[in-house]
Amino acid sequence: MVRTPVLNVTTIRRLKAFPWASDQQVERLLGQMDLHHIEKRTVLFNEGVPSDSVYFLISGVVKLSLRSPDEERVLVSLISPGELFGITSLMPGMYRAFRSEAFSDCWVSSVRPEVFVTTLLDVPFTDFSALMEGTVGRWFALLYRYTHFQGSSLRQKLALALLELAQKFGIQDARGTMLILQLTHEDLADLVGASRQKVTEHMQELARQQVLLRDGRKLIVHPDRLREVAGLLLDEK
Amino acid sequence: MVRTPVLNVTTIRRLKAFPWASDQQVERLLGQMDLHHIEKRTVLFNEGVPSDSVYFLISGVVKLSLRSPDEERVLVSLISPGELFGITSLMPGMYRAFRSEAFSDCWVSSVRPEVFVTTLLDVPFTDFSALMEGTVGRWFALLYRYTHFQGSSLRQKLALALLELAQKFGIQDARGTMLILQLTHEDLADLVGASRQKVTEHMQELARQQVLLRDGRKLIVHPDRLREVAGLLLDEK
DNA sequence: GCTTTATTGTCACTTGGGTGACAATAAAAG
DNA sequence: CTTTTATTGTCACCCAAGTGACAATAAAGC
Repeated sequence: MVRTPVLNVTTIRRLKAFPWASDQQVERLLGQMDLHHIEKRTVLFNEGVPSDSVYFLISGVVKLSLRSPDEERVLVSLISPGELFGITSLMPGMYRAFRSEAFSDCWVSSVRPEVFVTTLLDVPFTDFSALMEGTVGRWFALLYRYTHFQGSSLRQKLALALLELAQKFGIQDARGTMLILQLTHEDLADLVGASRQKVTEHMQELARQQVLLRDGRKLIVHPDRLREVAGLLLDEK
Repeated sequence: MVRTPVLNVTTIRRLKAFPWASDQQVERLLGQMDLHHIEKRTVLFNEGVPSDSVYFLISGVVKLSLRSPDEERVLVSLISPGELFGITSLMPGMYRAFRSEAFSDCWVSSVRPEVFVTTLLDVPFTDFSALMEGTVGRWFALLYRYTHFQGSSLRQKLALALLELAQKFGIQDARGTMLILQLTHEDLADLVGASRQKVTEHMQELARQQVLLRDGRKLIVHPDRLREVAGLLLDEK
């Protein structure tokens, strides 16, 4: 039999969670949080689903993972008791980037992000959320790229990196998306962590396959085809 | 000769920055922001220095980078006009994780993080800052690990991953830091993106070199030696 | 225009790490 | 105390990518 843990201010303090919050704030937050027991291997949420709750781990270990292009699982992180997770829900309109599942039997609590923010910060959720997107949203995009680099070939890493560049520096062109940037193969190599020579080889291969083309020193890419090369599903990103 | 750009609400709107903020807020923020012209290759800040300003890129391209264990430079990201960067300053007591330098000639503006937050959100900076640390701080730690994976050998990646685990799941033990976690070599392999077999080989090597030892199925690690193996300077993290 | 310097292209050679296969242990389950 | 199943250890072989070396172009300076 499993004993339900007590979720009170003392528990929160012992877990060293929200050290900055006052007892009253924690008390109010707890009143709005629910409590679930989840057994080892149970999936809490999957990547791709709308992000609508913040989770708090009380005991056990939660695993965040991702599936790589070749259907392998990338273990992104292990969450320890006292940690918040599922915080993409703090940004507007986000989807889960990782799958979360119980790595051991866990006690988990969840809250709606609006409740979480307004209780702890006394600011409208939409304002907070917009600011988060404008600031740490970039970190998240970076984390997305780096986690997807795991288990990818150089070809796929290049495609992922070029996709990110196209989003940031791309302007529409009759022939595709032109990057308004003077990038050398060496820059690209530093970006994907490869040697300059191999980048040259792969870029040529990609050009031959019409995924991209060069106009002087400017690149014109085809995002749809890049996404295909990167091994992303069409609904991602 | 360089013409100084006009920094007004119209400019901000054209750059699609802070779309959620009101004209008055943007106006107030602009009153507190300064403006610098920086020439290509100039370093704005280096990794390791205290993080005390938020930067806003008006024109040009800024490069964020990192030095890998073998003295190579990892290109982490290229910043486009309209983006904020240097946002570790939004969390308390942080140091710069990346070096930022002008990839082309740039116009950059900077603000103190307190001014930035209180102008746009009307909340005490310390509260906001603490909440950021408690939520997205984890993302940042992940990004730190993944960017440092670039250009590292499997051995170094393992050391980095074990260091992170020791911080989260470690308890002090007479023989070192014990991880209160049942991790198989396969889990570690998924975490660092390697094969199970090679992880076994490297773990044995690390054990032989007294960097870690096994007590049944629990690991006891030596953080200082791990840091050495990972190729981190002693002052980092 | 010419000269210098940066970038790209190509290739032979080496290497770290992936893969498959299987033995040796150690935990769990009965 | 067995049997079953999970985990660890070891090896031979293969391949993608790193490395060094140099030629072919293309930009940038003058």
